[in-house]
Amino acid sequence: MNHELLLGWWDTAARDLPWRRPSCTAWGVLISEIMLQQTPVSRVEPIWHEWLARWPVPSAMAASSQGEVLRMWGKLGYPRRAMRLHEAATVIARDFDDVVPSDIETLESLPGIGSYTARAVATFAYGQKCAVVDTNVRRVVARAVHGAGDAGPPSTKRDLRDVEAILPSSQEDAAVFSAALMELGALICTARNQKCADCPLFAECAWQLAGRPAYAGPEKKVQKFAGTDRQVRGRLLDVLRGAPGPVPKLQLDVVWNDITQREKCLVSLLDDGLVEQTRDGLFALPGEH
DNA sequence: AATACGTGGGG
DNA sequence: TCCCCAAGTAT
Repeated sequence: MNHELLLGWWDTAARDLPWRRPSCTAWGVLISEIMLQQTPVSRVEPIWHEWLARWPVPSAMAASSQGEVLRMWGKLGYPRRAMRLHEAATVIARDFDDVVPSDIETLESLPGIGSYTARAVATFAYGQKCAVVDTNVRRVVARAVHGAGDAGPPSTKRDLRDVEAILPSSQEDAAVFSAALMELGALICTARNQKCADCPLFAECAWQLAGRPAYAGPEKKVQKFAGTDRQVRGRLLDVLRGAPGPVPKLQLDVVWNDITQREKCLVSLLDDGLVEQTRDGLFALPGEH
């Protein structure tokens, strides 16, 4: 891997995203990483600004209710992420003196923070030298290094080894390199319609050299959405987000016809702590009654 | 290892 | 319209 080519490309092509600015705190980086899980940059950016203005430090968020956080999360999707971040903020405020931890192990012990996010925070917020493996990186490595059309199923250990093998030796370059690898996957080496003509690695890309063979791995399953519990849960929660306070059950019942599924989803939301029931039988976002 | 978990934009 | 996909995590 020619690091210079990638780093040079980063200098001219990287997007100016707010969580990449030197002034951005580790807390800001953490929020961005959670929001960006399975969610496009374009939808995250405006919400991220609102969050940083409202909750500049973890303790500020910890002082807000979960319902408040869910409202601010809006329609970013997977609202359990917001709940877990609120939980993480509470732990950080209480146990870590309001400072986002910098070591991977501690980060991974926090709710909602897994291998990727822990490494991303350690790298992008604290400049540590460690491999950061997300879907973009896996795809770039699959092509540029292995000459495959796309990444196969994730294999935590192997994926980590693959990236560690191409990480620059200097700590100074490692963080930028990881960011650049991700950026390349997001802008150039995309899942569909790759822009190989603009790729800084074109000349050394194993996939190009192999004649761009088609993906040969196991078929990828695309998740259905229409008709699933996810859709029903989303609609139920949307009612509560749109209401100023607790709502009667009837207001939830109208969002889905299948009674059995609707009830099941409401129960699961209650189980997940995303919804609460008031003493008088109304339904509300957690902490908002 | 496979599956559940939201939402919306682009081809 | 429908299908794919977008900086994953928890179980």
